[in-house]
Amino acid sequence: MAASTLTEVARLAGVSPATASRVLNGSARTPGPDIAERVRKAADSLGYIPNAQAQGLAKSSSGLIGLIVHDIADPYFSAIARGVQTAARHQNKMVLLATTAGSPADERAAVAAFAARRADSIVIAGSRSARTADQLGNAELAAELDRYCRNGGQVGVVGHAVVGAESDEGYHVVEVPNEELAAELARELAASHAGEFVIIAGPEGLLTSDDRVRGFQRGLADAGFSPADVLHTGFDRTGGYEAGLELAARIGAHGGNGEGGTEAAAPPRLCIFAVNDVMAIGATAALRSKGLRVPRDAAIAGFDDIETLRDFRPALSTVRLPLEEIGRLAVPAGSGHAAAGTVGVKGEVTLRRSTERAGEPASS
Amino acid sequence: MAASTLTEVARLAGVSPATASRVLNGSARTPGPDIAERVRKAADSLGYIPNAQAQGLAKSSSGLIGLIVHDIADPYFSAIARGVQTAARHQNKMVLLATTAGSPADERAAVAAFAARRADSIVIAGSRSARTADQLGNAELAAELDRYCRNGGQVGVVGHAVVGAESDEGYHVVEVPNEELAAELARELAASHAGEFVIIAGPEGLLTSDDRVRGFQRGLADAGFSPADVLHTGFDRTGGYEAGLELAARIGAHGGNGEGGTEAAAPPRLCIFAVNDVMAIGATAALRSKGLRVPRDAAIAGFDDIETLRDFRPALSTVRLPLEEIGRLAVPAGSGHAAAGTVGVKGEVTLRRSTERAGEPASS
DNA sequence: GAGCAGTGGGAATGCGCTTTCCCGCTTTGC
DNA sequence: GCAAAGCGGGAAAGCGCATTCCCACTGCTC
Repeated sequence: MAASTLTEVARLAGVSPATASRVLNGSARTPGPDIAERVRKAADSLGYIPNAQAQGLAKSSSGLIGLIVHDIADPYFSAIARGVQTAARHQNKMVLLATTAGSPADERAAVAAFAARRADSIVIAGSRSARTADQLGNAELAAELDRYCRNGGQVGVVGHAVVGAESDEGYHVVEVPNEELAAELARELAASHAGEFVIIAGPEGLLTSDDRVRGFQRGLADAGFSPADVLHTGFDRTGGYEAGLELAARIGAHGGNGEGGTEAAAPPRLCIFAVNDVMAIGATAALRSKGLRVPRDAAIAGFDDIETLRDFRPALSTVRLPLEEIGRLAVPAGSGHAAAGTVGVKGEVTLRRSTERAGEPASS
Repeated sequence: MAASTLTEVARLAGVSPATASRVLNGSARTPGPDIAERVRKAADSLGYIPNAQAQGLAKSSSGLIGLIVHDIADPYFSAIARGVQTAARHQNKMVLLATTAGSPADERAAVAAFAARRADSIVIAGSRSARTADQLGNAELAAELDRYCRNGGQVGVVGHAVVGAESDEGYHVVEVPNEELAAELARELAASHAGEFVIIAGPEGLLTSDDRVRGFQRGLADAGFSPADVLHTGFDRTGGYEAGLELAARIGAHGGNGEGGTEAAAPPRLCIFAVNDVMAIGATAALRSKGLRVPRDAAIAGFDDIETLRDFRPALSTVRLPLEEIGRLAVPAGSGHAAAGTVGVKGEVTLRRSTERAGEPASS
């Protein structure tokens, strides 16, 4: 009843387990063709499936790649996950998933669990947090990761290096030029907007959010604008929605056009930068719920260029990030050299309808 | 350097490995408190992490749940994955991910890989296919699953029972009333639409798609309509887009309103049912690219109620499926009784702007 | 005070596989 | 023709842990 073992196969084939093992997986030594044939036949007559746990134990490596995300249902993460999955398949490994909602404590636990399973490498996709409340958690996470690396594990990080990692040994980071891209976005927007800018950011301390905010402000400064107001809120759709509600009130207060208004847009139109697309969509929904229109009453831009959101109307201006590629790059190279190092990816500012000048006709 | 072992901990604590094992995980026998304390202290002074592979080998169970999806980046699957992940966490297990693009051969391979890792249970989320081209693959998949079950594995399936499974032993299916819901959707739409109906379906043979098509046709019949045309295309956004293009041509041919037209909508407006939301979005984009407007020139409805798409405008009429719950329910109950059986979930027809009567004002 | 169950701990076995080591054989080199 | 090298195969030793079995010892009962 229980799955058949190598030993059974060997017995059936009339050879030793050692030989059977040698034929059933690429060993350095290849038994004679006749024997190999016999073993192979025995194996599939028995429906033999090697026990990966035992193999792992013996070889001390598991063919597993651990992936840590905040939330697998978030399109940002699921796009990255797809890339990781692709890379894993190329290394013929499987991916182990852990979701942590960004809590360092959970992430530490996930790393420990991956270590326990002897995962060959770990990919951490979620943004790190620098909040003081998370400081202890971050330190513990870093310690856990360091230990994992010292034991020969490889870790891939997307975004920034892990806060507080001791050595570079075994770390592999995919750098996302969040700050530069946000700056570029700001400059491009500044070129055609005279009005006020405002930023909808994630919680203070979330590195990805902070970087994007900083970059955007810098870009604004480059273009001769004064710093934008920053609204800190949740890093998700709900956060965007709430911030959007607040902004709607503001707009309404000094000069939004009412529902039916057909007059030309008031010149000092607000330009909103939400630090990610999902938040931008939330904000847009909030504005709409208050009768405001994008881009007529406010321009809005996001970040990430989430695929599922590309058909959204008005088409969202954003920064395209090669999410899937990021995922692919984040998984450390298979067995070879400890590919510690940093690889960068390129993004691209993508202006679309949501930030067009108010008067222009819809192009599509 | 290599991670420390139970034996080392035991030696440091001055006890036998057996004792150390007993204290470091809930065994039936609990050593004395003083000894336990000593062991525990030794364990974390060494940073001991149990080797899950070895534990698994010894106990022959792994704490792993295998999840098979077509594509983790598809919001339908990532929502389900979130549910699975939640359930896994409650059983404190980890989830192993496999993506197969719906190919039965890949799915068979994934099942084998899960079996090799001695996954405690396997969840298959992707729709099964009944295409004749897949017949052989399906049979092999079924055989692999049966073998897995016979060896004590539990499998959870969302949608329909696996095609060709021999026994019910170990199977656990979450039934999604695709057909009924599609019928209900059709009836509700029929109540307010006089025009022609057309269905954008997935590839012929894809069970989920077929069910929804069948249901929709039945609903139409119930309402006294003749069967709708069915366009078979890809089950994804691109498929929807292509079908949309074709429909745009059709509409243009007999009476769509041009871009600038302000005349009241022609009464025999087309009503499109796309078998999932992502396709519906694709189709909408295609119509739009041809200057057609929804719901003015065509009504359109989807299926699934994907969360990320809820802010889409015009708000998409669809059938809400509790995706995350489906994921949660699909994972077989932990250790207990072989919970073979079927559990159903409820969906809800959700009519929104995209199928409103053409003349009505936008409500939001 | 002898026999008993009960208790807390250790020795040893095995989970299924890989891999080193060894052994007998054939092939090569001089 | 003989030693040395090469090769194909098997025996056996782990990999790190759980667990069964066993043993020494305590605390009882009669």
